[in-house]
Amino acid sequence: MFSNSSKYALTAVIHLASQTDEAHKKMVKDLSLYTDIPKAYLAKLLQQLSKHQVISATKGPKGGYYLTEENRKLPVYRIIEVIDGTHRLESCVLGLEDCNAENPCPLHDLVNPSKAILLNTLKHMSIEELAGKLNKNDGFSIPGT
Amino acid sequence: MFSNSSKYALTAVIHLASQTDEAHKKMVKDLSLYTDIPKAYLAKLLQQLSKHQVISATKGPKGGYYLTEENRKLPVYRIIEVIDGTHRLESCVLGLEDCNAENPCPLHDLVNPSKAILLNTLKHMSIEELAGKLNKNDGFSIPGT
DNA sequence: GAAAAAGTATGATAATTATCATATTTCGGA
DNA sequence: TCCGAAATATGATAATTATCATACTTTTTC
Repeated sequence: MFSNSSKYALTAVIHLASQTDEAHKKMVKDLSLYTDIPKAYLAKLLQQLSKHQVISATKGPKGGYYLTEENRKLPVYRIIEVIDGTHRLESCVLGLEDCNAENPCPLHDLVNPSKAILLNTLKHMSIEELAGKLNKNDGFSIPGT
Repeated sequence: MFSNSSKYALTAVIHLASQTDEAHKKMVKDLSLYTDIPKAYLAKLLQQLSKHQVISATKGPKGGYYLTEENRKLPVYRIIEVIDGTHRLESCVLGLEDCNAENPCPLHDLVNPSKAILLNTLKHMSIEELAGKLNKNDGFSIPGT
């Protein structure tokens, strides 16, 4: 479903969301220890996310990665977009370029309902909402169902 | 979602379903031409499917691949199972080994509803049903929705 | 019963993805 | 103002996946 890179990125951002803000930053090293993601690989992913303003970073001593309020407002989908690009999730399940509702591939109708729900969820739920859900662990429903 | 190999396998089996039976077989070469799947790669996939009795084959002149009635009764899921194994589709979206309803990963509740629907569909719809649906192109609904 | 047409088996190459390593830049504090 | 701690940039290696090639076996047909 997601690439390894996206899985790592999602995991890392979720941790950042629940444990950092402008005043409490996290170094790659600590995030790596905590999440079991290889340090150098994680660093690369965080750099990409930072470059695209999905997460924030400050260099130097006392520096590290963290999420601003703005970062938190971004949809979860944005993380995947930056790391994997849009094609992987959006494209036809059989990899056909010209598959759509009018000209569906054999599996289109079979797979699309689930896919649509998933995409809708990823695009509409913000990082903040996801993290909040985790902290409260309250009842929770998928938008669109 | 699916691996390239699974996509190819699905495409190929769908074609076999709509165009072959015990009396009308298809050679790898022709399937390859028709589906635009590299011949040698397709051959390897069909061999795997054949070895696991998902599709049928006869050697020699006038031979080729085809689907029996038994083959057609198999769930679509079986194709993916043979090619990709079960782990890829069933495992946690973040790749955690011990993720489940009691001990869910951060994305579990977010992704699981769509995933459950998809898996349910793949496991309950037979190859025959999928092919029949294509031929008739009639209204169609996903079981479980 | 030999020849050719098919699948079968096995392994080699290429491309992509995951992982690691190293040098560079920036910033805070002594 | 200079040292060290952090992110940043870039590129090298390893592992996996996709693709290709070749030799072997089976079976039909003449």
